Amino acid sequence: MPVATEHYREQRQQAIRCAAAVFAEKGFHGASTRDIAERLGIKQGSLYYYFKSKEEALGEVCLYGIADYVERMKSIAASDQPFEAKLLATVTSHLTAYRERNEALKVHNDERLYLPAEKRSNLKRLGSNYRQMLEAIFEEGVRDGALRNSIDCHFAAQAVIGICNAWGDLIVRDPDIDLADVIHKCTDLLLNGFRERRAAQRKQETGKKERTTWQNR
Amino acid sequence: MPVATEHYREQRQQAIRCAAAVFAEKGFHGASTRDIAERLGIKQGSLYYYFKSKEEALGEVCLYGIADYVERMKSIAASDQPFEAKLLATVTSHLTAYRERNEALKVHNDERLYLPAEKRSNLKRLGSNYRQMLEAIFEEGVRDGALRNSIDCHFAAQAVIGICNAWGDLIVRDPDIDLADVIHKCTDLLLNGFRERRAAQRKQETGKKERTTWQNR
DNA sequence: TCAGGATTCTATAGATCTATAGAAAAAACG
DNA sequence: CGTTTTTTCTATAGATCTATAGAATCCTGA
Repeated sequence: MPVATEHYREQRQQAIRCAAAVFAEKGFHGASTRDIAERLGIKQGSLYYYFKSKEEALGEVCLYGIADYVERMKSIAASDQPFEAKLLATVTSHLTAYRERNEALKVHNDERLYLPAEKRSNLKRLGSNYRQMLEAIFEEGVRDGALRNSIDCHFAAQAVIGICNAWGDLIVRDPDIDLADVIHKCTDLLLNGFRERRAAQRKQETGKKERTTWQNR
Repeated sequence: MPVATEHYREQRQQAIRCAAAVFAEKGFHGASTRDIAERLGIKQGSLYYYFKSKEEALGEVCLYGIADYVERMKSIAASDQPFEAKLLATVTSHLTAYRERNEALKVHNDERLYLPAEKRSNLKRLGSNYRQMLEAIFEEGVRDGALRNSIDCHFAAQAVIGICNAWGDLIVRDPDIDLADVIHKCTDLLLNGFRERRAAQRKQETGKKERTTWQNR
């Protein structure tokens, strides 16, 4: 029987990280409890000292993956930065998380649907919070005139998450990718894609070459 | 022993579609050959009349998922439409494919890494082709002045694929989403995010309200 | 109708894998 | 050092699951 001591919690945390790595590599069903135990340096049966089931391990990994995610988003949303800074902060936070706790985040995204309904809906709630806060940031951006008021904030929030997850996946797989560069380019794309054009125009230095290929259609 | 008759190929194709549906729902390792057979209306053992292994079934599903993908992209790239039309066509093709053969495409994206190295690299080659063609379209867009020449075409191509896949996933899960709407908004985002701003400006009707919140930073 | 080929079935070998129970070892503590 | 508590181990029950072999059924064309 496990006991809730300090040392126990630390060991368990270690086990969660191992499970994250294994689930990320092989998927939930493809990974065996033996795989996890081996990586942790114990025998298969001993793993059940820390988790009462493989499924519980998955739950912990998923939670660990997005644990402080929503928290960080909250503090970004609450800050009084202008829209653009908030967007940059969001993208930075999202992508940096992929570098730091890459496996757990990947597991959350790819394997959470194998959790029992209740745990899954808990995670879903967290995800929805995240998206809604992002949506609110966009709505604020529209009100402030930084963004065209024709944009669909729900779509925009999903798009941000989509791009970040897509690049996050690439970042997990290829550690040579320049994180700062990706952050910069993602933010740029999103900013240019959504912002009020006349404002954008003014900020831009003018005087580029100009062609007409696509215009006359 | 299977025989390569016309009827056989049709039946096998049907089996591939069933496998796609099951793999999409449960994942490769989470799905059993019994699941697939049941959906097809035959017994577990009979499935091996069509596939020599579960892995082969996965390979066929993945291939089916992106089969004509590259082909369609080829014809888009070869056409003499302007950049914007090509981008629209790409996004349309990509997202429409998710509606049509949703499961197989999802399986390709999520489960292909469980294939043996050789098959996996075949698929990877197809994927790279796709990305490279998209990249070339962007390069052309830069040359023609439709896009800022500061943009990173590799990044841009990945971003298109990333957004389309992210929304594709949502589309698969929620059939109520308005496909045309998503296509329109994705294209818009990408177009605005990358295009030459002075050109964009000209195309845009002017005279929107204008604020300054984010500018003075 | 019947012969032969095509398709599916039943049954099972053999290899997993999860989870549990109880013994053993290690650590903590007086 | 001896006792208690925490942690790990061994061994295994029981439930899968994949793949194969050979029998049974269905279909087609002479």
